[in-house]
Amino acid sequence: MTQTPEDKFIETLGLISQADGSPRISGQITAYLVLAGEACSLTQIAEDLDVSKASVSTNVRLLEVRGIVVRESRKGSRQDLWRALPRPHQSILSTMSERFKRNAAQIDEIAASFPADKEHKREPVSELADFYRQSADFLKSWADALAQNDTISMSKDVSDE
Amino acid sequence: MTQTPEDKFIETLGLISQADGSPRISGQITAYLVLAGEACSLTQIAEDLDVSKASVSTNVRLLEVRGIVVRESRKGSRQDLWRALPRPHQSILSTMSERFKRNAAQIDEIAASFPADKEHKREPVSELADFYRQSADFLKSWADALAQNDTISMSKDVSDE
DNA sequence: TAATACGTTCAGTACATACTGAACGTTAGA
DNA sequence: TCTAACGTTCAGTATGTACTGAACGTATTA
Repeated sequence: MTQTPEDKFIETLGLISQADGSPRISGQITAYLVLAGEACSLTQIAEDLDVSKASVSTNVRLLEVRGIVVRESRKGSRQDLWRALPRPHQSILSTMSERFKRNAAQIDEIAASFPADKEHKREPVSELADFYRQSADFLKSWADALAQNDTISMSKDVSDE
Repeated sequence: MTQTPEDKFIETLGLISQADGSPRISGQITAYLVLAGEACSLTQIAEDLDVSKASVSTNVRLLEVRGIVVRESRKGSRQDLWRALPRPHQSILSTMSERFKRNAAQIDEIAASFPADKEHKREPVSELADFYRQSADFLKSWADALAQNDTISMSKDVSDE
């Protein structure tokens, strides 16, 4: 057998992650945990993905900061267990939104530093800042809308049990 | 003098571009042309930014593909002139949207390849594809909304003349 | 107190790619 | 035809960083 759908999924998310400017392994870990559907140990992840524990350690904490995975501890075990959050990819949007917000703030500061006699140069700079700020808000609202859907579907799931 | 507001703007857009995973120079060129407010030659850009003509050539064509700048030719001159489009940064959104769409298509294909007895693994994969597709549409609609604003303000500008 | 299992840290490498300099093809003018 | 100015291409480099392996600290068992 050449490659299972699972392998393909892991590989693809790795490449997407790389294209986004994040480490390839972080995408692979996300895919792995999404498929696992349960919390996995660092050692297990490292072995199955065939990468070093050091990389998994670094990247799994990166994913934690980004709100894509959570660390769990199980009673009686000293191991850290890692679980993918229900819809891990909303954080992509939040991350983008925050980056846009930072861009807006930076560019605003620059716009403000233009002397009064260079209004025609300041204006396009301010416009760019506005673009980033508005787009950041827009992304945020979309991320929130998705989070809302999660809450609904999750509470539905609970009531189904 | 240490650094003019113009320099700072160019430098900052370079760093933002780099953080987005694009060449730093492409951001610098964008900033330069936005500030210039008119079409500039490749040689002029290279000299002012103090980078090689080779880099400018490569990156300015990249920006052209992305819809951030346009090439102009002036009668009687063999030079290519380059001009920043009115609101060059909508293309950021379109680019993102297209990337998301590609991601969705790829992941859908993988989801379809899961055998019937692994429905529980296929589902989160499909969900991710849906996320990318919906977000792509969302970004597209926002980009279009901005383009709409441009058309309005541009026609207003025209009527003001 | 050893010995083992765990996660983290850190120095070193391996690799991808942005950027340069030089050579090239093309066009316009002398 | 020669020369000069332009943009592009391409091989080589320089640089940033993802990833590894080994050493470390800590906590649990014996």
